[in-house]
Amino acid sequence: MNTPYNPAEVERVAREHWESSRAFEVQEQADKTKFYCLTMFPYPSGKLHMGHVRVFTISDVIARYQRMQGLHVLQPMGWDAFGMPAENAAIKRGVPPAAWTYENIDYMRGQLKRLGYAYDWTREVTTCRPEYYRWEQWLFTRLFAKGLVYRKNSVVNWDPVDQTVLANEQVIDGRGWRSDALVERREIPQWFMKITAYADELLAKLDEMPGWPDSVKTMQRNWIGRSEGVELAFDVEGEQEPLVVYTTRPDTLFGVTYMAVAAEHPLAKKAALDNPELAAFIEDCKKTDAAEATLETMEKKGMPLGISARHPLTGDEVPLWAANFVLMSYGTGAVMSVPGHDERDWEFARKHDLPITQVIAPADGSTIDIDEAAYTEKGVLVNSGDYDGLDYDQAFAALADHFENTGRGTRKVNYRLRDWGVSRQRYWGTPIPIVYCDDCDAVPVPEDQLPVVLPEDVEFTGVGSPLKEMPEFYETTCPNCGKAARRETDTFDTFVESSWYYARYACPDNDSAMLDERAGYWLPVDQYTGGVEHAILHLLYARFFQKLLRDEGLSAADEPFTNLLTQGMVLKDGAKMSKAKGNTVDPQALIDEYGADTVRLFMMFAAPPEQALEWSDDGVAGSFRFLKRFWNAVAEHVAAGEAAGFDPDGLSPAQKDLRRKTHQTIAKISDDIGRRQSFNTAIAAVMELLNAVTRHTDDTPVGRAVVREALESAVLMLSPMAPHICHALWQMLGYESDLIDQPWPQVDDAALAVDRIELVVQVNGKLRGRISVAADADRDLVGQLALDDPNVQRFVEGKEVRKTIVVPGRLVNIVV
RNA sequence: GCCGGGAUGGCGGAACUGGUAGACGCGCUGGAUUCAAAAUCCAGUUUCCGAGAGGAAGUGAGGGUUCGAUUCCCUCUCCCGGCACCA
Repeated sequence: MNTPYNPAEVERVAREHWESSRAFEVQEQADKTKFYCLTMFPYPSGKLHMGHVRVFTISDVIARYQRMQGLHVLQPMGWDAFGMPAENAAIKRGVPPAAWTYENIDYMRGQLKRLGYAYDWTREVTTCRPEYYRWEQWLFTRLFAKGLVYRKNSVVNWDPVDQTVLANEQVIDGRGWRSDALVERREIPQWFMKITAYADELLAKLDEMPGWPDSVKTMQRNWIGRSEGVELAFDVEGEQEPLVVYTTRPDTLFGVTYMAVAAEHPLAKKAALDNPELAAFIEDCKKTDAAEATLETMEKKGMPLGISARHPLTGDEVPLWAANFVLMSYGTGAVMSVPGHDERDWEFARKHDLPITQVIAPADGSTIDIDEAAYTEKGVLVNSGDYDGLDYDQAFAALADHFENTGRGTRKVNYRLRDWGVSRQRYWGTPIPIVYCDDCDAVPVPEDQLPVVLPEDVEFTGVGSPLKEMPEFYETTCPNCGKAARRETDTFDTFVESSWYYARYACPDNDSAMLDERAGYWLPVDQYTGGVEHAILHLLYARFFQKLLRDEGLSAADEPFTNLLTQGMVLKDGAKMSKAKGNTVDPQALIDEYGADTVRLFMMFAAPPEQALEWSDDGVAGSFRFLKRFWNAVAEHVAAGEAAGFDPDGLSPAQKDLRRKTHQTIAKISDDIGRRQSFNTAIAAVMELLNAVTRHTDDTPVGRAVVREALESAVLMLSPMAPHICHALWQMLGYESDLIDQPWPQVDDAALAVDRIELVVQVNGKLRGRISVAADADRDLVGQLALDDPNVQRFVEGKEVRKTIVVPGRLVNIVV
């Protein structure tokens, strides 16, 4: 009897072998081609969930595959350790955030090791450690010196009952999640990073990134939102300063029938002084959260200010309105409204009985009814004085020239992208290295006083940040003048840590520099894998940081991630697995029951990586069944004794068939993993090969040699997905060499050759028969053979053949 | 609301460049094995008509291009992700 497949034992042996041989620790070797394989590092929330297992397995498959291709592979792992859940746990259970976080890290690290991921653990990075975050504090002070960071007022969600700032996530239907109070918008001073200074490069480089999915590049392009327009000034009655607006449609200028300003706009505030109704409206506008989705979907409300602006061309009076959909923090806080040619303006004008005038007509001369709907296409100007008859481009040029010549406006490139607000009014984050001095204002903490260490032993009440209650933290002296001063108590957005960790893996132990020459060897990351939900924010911030690091002379790379794979979510019963929905499946229970290989295999088999994956307990059992069959097939083959060698030309037809299947499978899987990253079909191909082996009942020495070739190939090609069992099977096959360093199997083109092929015959595009022809048969012969097929005859008989289409190697279509 | 993506048997999915729709797996049905069950193995499995040969329909809905469309174009429905303080 063969030894039955015992995953726990098989996996323990493989794991201990990799650990004792330090199989995945790598150093820089200039003579080797490096491959840096990285996955988005996890937040240590407690234990691994299925989404983690999925993304880490995808990355591990790629890493192990590339190693078998002969590349020098680095795959590190670390912890995105700052964040709100640690504070929530502290409030709920009274555990300090630091202790909770470190405990989670220890547990999850054990789980990752149990799953057999090929990580170089000597490079582990933990973002809540001072030796990590000191370098982002240092970079921030460098950026301060360069003028790339600044402070300005910015809107937050304010909970008036808990007297605290809320994250968007903590606002449920406009109310604070704990207090249930109506949330208000409130402006407070915050630190910003000038990502807009890099907007052009962030946009342009997308065209040079073939390794990124088009969908992600499109989202980033739209997010950056470069537009060319005109900024122009409207005089306002009784005001010194004109009202400045930006528009991408100066061609519609003659259609401006009103203007809208933000509720917080100075003109609105001024008008509200003697208008209680307006004052109440402005107050009401503040009672909403700061999320853009809320703003865009809420009911559009407005109120007249009772004052007018003067149209810069017609001289007409244009009424000013305050509107809840215009935000002070976007652009100039004011917009010109053209209801005839903008949908939102059209609906607003309808609601408030404002005039709607047509100033653009369709270029093709067709007529439109502006009372039915706004016409938003570009067309030809009408009702526009001297500009009538011009098209969009002509009108844009003529009007822009006019305003620039008269000093009333200017051409301007605008970005939808806004500077990155990095201040958070929270405790569990990197302290912002700034000291406020009455005389010297905001002063960055000098390099020799870094890091500003976050105290880890704290009382946590949940209202506000504990740092604000800790004089021993915030009381300090001014680095400039030495006077008593106050330390910043806000911390960084946790996206700051995750914007550069990929670089720090190159040199996590360097305590005298942020990065060193080792980063020059490893960067950029060759393959980055993570959730598609990070398509914009994290990936854009990381791209921004790479440019900051480059311009600081710390790294030569322009872009951080050469190839990007965005993997889909893990669903159960059609919904994302989450504690709130109660539909989670604990990976640990499955690892205990079936082993890591089965869990890894199912994850890769159940769906292509970029698609959502529907969880299935039965599917996992199926993957386990396959591994057992695989194990038994190899064990039986080995138990039958030594296999002979074989002469490829002297094989029987059945032996040739199996050998062809083996090499077709090698070709397919190499392409599936190497080019397409289609792991599910790669596994399906191994299954097909094993099915072919099972059907192959040729017990001769040569027959068993052909089987051996198939099984060895299968072991090698399945090893990235199920590395433990393949490690054991490789030894079972008699090898002492280490499977992880075996070269990937090569296709023997001679084994692929066929003499006859089967073609499909269609009549008028419908399948009517099949013919077998010589592989090199010419078109005329193929067409004739197709017509000879009896079933084809039935459909062609008595009709005129108009055309015969022969697709070589595939089909014949006879058109009658 | 805006941006991006998706929809294929009972289920997960395959069909890569416009060329056999349903590979592979799950589930189910029948059979072998077993005292029995589990496990394992074998066969079948889109739907409808037909004894069969074979035929008809069929990839979210509707239209279009094409000899031929799951694939390309247009319109629409529903679902998912993101929308700047969840990570």
